[in-house]
Amino acid sequence: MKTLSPTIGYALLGFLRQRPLHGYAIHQQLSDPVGLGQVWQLKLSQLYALLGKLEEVDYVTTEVEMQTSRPPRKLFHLTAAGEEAFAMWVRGSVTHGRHLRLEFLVKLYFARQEGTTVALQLLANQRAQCQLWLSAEQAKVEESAGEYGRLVHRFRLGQIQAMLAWLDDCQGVIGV
Amino acid sequence: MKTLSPTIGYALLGFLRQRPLHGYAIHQQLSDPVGLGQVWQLKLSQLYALLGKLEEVDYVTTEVEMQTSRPPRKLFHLTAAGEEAFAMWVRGSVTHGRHLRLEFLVKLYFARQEGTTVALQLLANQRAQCQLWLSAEQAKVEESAGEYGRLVHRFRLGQIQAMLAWLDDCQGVIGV
DNA sequence: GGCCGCATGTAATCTGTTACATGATTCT
DNA sequence: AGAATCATGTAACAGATTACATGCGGCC
Repeated sequence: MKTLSPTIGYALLGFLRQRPLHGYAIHQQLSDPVGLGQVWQLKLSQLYALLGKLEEVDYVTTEVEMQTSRPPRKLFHLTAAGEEAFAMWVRGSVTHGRHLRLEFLVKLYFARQEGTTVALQLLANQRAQCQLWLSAEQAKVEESAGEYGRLVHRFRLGQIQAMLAWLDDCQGVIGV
Repeated sequence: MKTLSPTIGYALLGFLRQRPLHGYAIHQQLSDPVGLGQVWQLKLSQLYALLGKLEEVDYVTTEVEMQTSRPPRKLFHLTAAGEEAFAMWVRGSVTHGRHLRLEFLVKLYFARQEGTTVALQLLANQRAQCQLWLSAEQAKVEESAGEYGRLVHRFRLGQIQAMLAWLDDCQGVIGV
């Protein structure tokens, strides 16, 4: 059986938690200008490609629904394996700072849907991860010789500190 | 004639400003652990590919230098067009926040080599660009309905503010 | 008649990264 | 003898994005 390393594609499973949907309908929800649309824009063609990959690894199954005077739809159902993969994905921190901009914000969107507990888990995990980055950078600042190296590390420190501040902010907004 | 939109590949032209070099030697300078090596890691094969593209658009010309008991070297010379392209690139701000991490830091490295004036030009340009992003985000925060939207925009604001603070910091370190 | 909405996809392209191929010399 | 250095590249693969292909029905 094929496998698929966790990517942002896993997010699509979140749309199928409540009820099966077809690709076009997922795209409409995705494009909501006050929801995920602000963060994640993807074309229909790209969406279909991602759904195809999720089917290959058996996280979803498909069923064709015929319609009169409309093209047939392909309904995507979440499998047990898919549910588990989603549960892992939505709680786990991202592995690199550059993934906060997109993947983490998408995680947060779905984590909030899953409830306060899950959202707080996600935030705590990511906070721990950011702390690790911070320590690693601080260690490098010490040893880094040269003015350029100091500038580089100060940049990274600033970005990570802003992330941490924001994560704390989120915990305040979401938590009790 | 082929063209090439400004990318980080332009940075390689900066190595050829003083004297012509061959690919292997460029790679050694690039890998300096207290210089660019902290920011930009690229494999030799990737470097040769980039140099090939710069040759296609006539920013560099090549000359083969034979050696006894060593493989022949391909020396890259900077052309007038290449010099101009580099001068534009090294002063110009990056067009997206995610390019600060890599491309902007590389620009800064070469801008400092070009002298204080160029470095300060680069910082000023990027600062103006960041201010635009900030204003745009602040406008969106006003109109954004929904808690999720507010969280998203606060994240982006935080990142941009950290960039601005760092740019100011750099101006202080580099400027008189 | 022409454009928009519904509904699905394939193909091409671009960028970035990794793996592989070659071959002489010098160092341990 | 084996590893590292010098020196160049091609090929393959992964990911994201864009462009293109198809076809019906309803609205203006």
